[in-house]
Amino acid sequence: MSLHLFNTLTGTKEEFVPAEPGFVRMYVCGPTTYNYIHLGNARPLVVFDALRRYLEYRGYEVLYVQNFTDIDDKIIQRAREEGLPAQDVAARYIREFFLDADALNVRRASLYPRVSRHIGDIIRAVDDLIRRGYAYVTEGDVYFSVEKFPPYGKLSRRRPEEMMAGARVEVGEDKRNPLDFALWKKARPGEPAWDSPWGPGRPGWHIECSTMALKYLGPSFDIHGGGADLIFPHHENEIAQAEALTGRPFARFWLHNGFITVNKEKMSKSKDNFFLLREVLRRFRPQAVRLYLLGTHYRSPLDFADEYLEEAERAYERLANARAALDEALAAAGGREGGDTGNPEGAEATSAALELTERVRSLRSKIEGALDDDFNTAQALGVLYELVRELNTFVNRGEKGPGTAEALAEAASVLDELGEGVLGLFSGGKQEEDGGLVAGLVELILSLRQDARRRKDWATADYLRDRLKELGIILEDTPHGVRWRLRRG
RNA sequence: GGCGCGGUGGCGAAGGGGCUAACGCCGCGGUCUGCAAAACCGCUAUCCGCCGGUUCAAAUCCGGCCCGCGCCUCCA
Repeated sequence: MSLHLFNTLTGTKEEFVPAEPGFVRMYVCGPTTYNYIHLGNARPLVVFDALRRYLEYRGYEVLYVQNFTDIDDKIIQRAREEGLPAQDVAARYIREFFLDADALNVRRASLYPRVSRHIGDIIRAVDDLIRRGYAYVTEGDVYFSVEKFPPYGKLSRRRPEEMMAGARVEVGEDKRNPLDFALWKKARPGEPAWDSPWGPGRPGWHIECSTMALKYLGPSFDIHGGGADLIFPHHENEIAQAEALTGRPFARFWLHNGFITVNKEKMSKSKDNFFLLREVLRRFRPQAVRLYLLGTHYRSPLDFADEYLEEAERAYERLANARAALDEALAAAGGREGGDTGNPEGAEATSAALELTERVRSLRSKIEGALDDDFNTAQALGVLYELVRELNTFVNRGEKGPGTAEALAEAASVLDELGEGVLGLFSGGKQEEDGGLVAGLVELILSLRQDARRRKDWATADYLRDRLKELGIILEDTPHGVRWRLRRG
């Protein structure tokens, strides 16, 4: 099966084939940088990061562009409150954005264009739209004229007449039509402004994405993503602007993620129900947060509650335990290359080893099948757990015969390439900041405990284990020695 | 009002005309272990919001109803 994705534009799952063979161009709307990002902002971040990773796994080269809206009414307001220049506020939250994204193991996009650095491009685009008759100037403002673009509404499936009948659209004093939207906003006193043919002002919200996407990805590119709340008006407007400019279809696939909800209600900044990502990351491991975000299909709503993250923590431990056991078994079997310890030249692999290898291969293709079906990460995770179960069974039996290392390596490659490479579940998070002091001390205590155990001094051994547990250090005695880990990141 | 999405075990969540209704968490019983933990095995929905219909066959398709949510205004 080949990759199929649900395209909001057509309302169906379609086979995904990039316009240029082997090369995918994708654009995802980034944050307006006036605050730390919240969990709702983190969903598209992780979902599209994982999709990008999967495209690369499938052998595509991906040009991934994510913008920063660093000029905006809210930034200006925030700057006023703090008595700082708007650009300083925006720059600060861009830095903070990267701290959050890195902590979540989100890979960097190829490019992060900022509105403030594309004012010239935007002015040219606006000017072009006016020349082509799609936009008009009022006193210092420029508006896009929706009625000049007949396909308007094709993405959100609504007809302009009906929207106007809704009548709740505010009629700006100088808009000709309530649905028209600003391409250029005249500056009021004290606001940051750039010179333009229409006087000092700043770009409207929607034009930046059209302009920057066209600039870096060309007139027609493969994937445009974002939250479902951007379908209207933001993405609808992007299409109108871009297609009015180029006369060519803008993005071919429109992908939209569902919302994070709290008690089933949308998490948003206007309601008081949002949780900052960094607050969540203070309490839960980044791997657990990713597991939580990818455990539900990306188009479905996803409810937030502590207990769901706690559940993800435990599920993550299952994966991490399997990964650790696998590494130990692999080391014991002579390493990934097959080693020369347990696998003499020409020896027939044991049937258990052959069976595991075969199962792992089959499960890998099941995972690929799930991801190929509209990027169903929830289903893919289900298969990953099946793989973990079979792997644990094999490792528990302490298999040692010929072919064991190869079989284990096969499993490791799936965990590496899909679990970590695509879903990003195993690495990431804060680095040890103590220079290995904790690890050193734990190892020291463990060696004392091992001495006690050799003497069958169970009281001392158990005492050490209990005290370490109180400190959040979990011990497990395994056939290969003691394994320890920290509870929670 | 217009447009749209969803209701699956104690919880989360896949599936979406015919296979035992995945998987995770929790709970219970067992195996292993010095003990513990981890892991593994077993049990936990005769049933998929309700009522009709189509069909040899429906949780999956169609209609109606009930409930929850979203977009239509800044929002990922």
